Amino acid sequence: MSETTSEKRRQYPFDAIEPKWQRYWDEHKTYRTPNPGDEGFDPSKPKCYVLDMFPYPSGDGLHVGHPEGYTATDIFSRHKRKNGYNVLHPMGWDAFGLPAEQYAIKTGQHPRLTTERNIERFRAQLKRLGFCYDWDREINTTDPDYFRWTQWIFLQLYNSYLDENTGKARPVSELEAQGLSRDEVDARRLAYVAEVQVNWCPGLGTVLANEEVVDGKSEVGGFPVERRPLRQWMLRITAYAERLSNELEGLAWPEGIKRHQREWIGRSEGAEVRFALDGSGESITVFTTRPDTLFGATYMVLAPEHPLVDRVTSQSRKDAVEAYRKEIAGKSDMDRTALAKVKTGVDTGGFAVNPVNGGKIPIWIADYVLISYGTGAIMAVPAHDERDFEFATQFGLPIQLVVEAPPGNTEKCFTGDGVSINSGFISGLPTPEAKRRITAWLEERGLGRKTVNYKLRDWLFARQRYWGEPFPILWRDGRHEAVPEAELPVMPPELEDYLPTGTPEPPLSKAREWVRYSDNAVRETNTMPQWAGSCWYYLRFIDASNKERFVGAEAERYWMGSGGAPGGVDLYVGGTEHAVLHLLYARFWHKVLFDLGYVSTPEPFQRLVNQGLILGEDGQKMSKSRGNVVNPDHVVREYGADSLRLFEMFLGPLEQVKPWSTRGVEGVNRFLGRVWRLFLESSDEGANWALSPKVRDIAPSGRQLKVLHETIRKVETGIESLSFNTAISQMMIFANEFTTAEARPVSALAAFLHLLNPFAPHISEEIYEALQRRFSALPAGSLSELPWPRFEEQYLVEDTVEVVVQVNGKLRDRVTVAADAGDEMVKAAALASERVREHTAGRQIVKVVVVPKKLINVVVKP
RNA sequence: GCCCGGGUGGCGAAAUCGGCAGACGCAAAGGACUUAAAAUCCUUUUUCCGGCAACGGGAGUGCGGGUUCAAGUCCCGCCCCGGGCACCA
Repeated sequence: MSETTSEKRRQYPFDAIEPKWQRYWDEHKTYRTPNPGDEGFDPSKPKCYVLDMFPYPSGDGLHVGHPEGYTATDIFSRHKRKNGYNVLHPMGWDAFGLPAEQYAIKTGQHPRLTTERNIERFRAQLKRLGFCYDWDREINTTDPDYFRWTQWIFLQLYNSYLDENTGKARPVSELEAQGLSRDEVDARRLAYVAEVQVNWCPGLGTVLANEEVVDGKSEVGGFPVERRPLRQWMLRITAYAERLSNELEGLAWPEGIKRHQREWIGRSEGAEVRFALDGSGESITVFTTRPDTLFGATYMVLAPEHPLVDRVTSQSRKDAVEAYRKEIAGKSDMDRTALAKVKTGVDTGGFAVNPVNGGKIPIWIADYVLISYGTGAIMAVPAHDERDFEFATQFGLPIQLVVEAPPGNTEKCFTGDGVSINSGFISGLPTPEAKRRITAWLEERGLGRKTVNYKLRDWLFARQRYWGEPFPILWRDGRHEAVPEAELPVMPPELEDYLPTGTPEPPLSKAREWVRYSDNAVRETNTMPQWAGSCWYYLRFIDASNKERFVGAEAERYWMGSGGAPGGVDLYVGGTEHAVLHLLYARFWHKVLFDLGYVSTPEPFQRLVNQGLILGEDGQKMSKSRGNVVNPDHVVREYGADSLRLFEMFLGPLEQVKPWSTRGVEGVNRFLGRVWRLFLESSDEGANWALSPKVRDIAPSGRQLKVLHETIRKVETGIESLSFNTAISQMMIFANEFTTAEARPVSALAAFLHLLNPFAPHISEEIYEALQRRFSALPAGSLSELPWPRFEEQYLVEDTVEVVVQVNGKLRDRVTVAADAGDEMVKAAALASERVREHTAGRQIVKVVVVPKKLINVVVKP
């Protein structure tokens, strides 16, 4: 009979001890974290807030990628807790979203049911991995007690505007007090309604994101997609562009992520320049980052949607312009910006006047100019802009050189900094100076001004979905207003079917009774996007069951307290896929709440770490279709949760991409077996275990103390820097060292269990319990709650050191010298070495480099 | 095209500040225990040359240069792999 792995003898009885300790922790609420003012709260301890990106509880259950980051934060949290911190380490569910809704459409089952079922499964799986979450703080974004506050925060945005003078959000009531009209106030709210172009897919009955549209058709199903204007809720994130960009500065985030966010926000400095329309009093304003090239503007381009297109188009060009605009209207942004595309556009027949030299230049429309950026119009300088160059070449438009490139430049179209030429009063000036000079010139004459533009767009916040937060908004006489706070949460209606309506009307509109709020008011029927719930969940964890407020003020101050740093959460771990959107949106909401005085720090997350992807055993991305998905449940069943945790950390650096290896799991499982047998023995093939007589109450040797303290140090620094793989290596060295010892000093072994505990909490608790029964001098209680051993430098100090001796950089010998020996003595010892003399014989010694306690390099003439 | 991340044994990797390259683990080979196997324990394992051997010598961190007494680590120029972005004036 062939043998399967599950029949193999277990290294140690993890299948018995893991459930035992999980039950113990649950029953004793070992990881319950009291808030200030709660019973058991110790205000003398410093705080540490350790956060995971909470998961979407999908129907597939946990993936081995989830436990990677979760184990890292778990180890970090346990270490902090053992070192005298109050640690906040919570978990919850980001549970609104499309999969549950689509399942509902197919089966008629309410999304709440599938969501609950999936959460049950996820929670059970996470508990089986022994994480030290305070489950009393569990939250769920679809819980009315949660989303009432998501809706409440939305109302704060709705009721606020950005005060230009202070750059901070203020209540719109201040504007009303200043006597601004209703329209003026509405135009300044941070949450506002606008008509925007969306991708509407009649076939699917929904609006699609740009990424979901390919070649003008829906990615799913291949139905045609139209661009159409739709009334949408928007959030004015652009008002915060400057702060979102600048305030990244003080955060301990990976540089790559910061750069990515800055690029996404895309701040660019330049000038707006007004071009008069030939033969009319009107003008077109363009944005340019290169006002110094104004003399080289040989034509102008408007976005096809630009409102002035009709005014500039000449009679003879009307048909061509109309045809082009129609063609463009049907295309998605994706198609319009498709790569390596040939540029398109048409001449409007109109002309503009270049303000610096009075030259008449033709006005074209082309889709390479976007209506949503800058002013939707550009001055084209084909000599110094690649896009303009390409367009001009294609349509035979003139190219006028106005910047001289530095010598040696061979580019056909030079876009860098140089010296202005053929440019009147700025000729001869280097680019930066030319920019300043011409901008000042334009400003003096009222023809332009210095401006800053951002790539960042306002956030389209409405979705035509069922399974999302309803807006706390009413419509009365064509005007929106807030649902009274006392009526929150606004619950979604019960529906018979969740099918799209076939029109841009959201599914909520089918609930007639629900929509009708009163005789003259109806409810908003859009719902919020999935991002909404995750924008503030880290705040709710602080005070998850507060009925009065989204988070209690005192608890918020304590857990988000940062000792002067901008961010409150001490460690935030998650995947790079959220590098931009989630982190940007959360920062935006946080800043608004900060401005309004609801939170105490300007930034949410101080230290951010991205865990790397775990690939399949074949080095490919894990996917069902490749059949290389590793199920964590199987690993736990075969090797235990401690082995899974330890292996995921031993695999390699947390932030690196790395492949799974089943053999590797066996390796760490064997290590845990070795640790087990360091303490326990079995006379009956592992059916029963008893503490080994080799474990004794004796003093450790100097060598053992050295290994122990080396291990304490490496594990400590490894945890702080999240280099768990090297910490584990060092623990393996410890185990190897003590396995060979006939008598094993209990003090050193007990200290080791403390070090292992954050990594492998179950086995370490179990062994410690057995140890404590025999050696009653050891403190009683759960290892998780006992203090971390103290590292003592003195045990690492040795009387003698081995010094490497090189001749011309090549290793030739080693000499052992007293640790406090002077350079001259060490040098003498090295030169006295026979092996060294063989290599220096008959050659002149040029110099001798001495690196104290490490190395000597004897340099000789060849 | 642009921007990140990465290239070190058969494999995953390690190497504070430039100072013994390959710790630790996997795999492989040999041995002990066993009737046998599994499990466990011990030994070897970058590569080439010489030697029965202990050992000795040379090369070696993607490639080519450079700085330095000394380079995986710093500088310049390339190559390859993985990920992301998409005409933002």
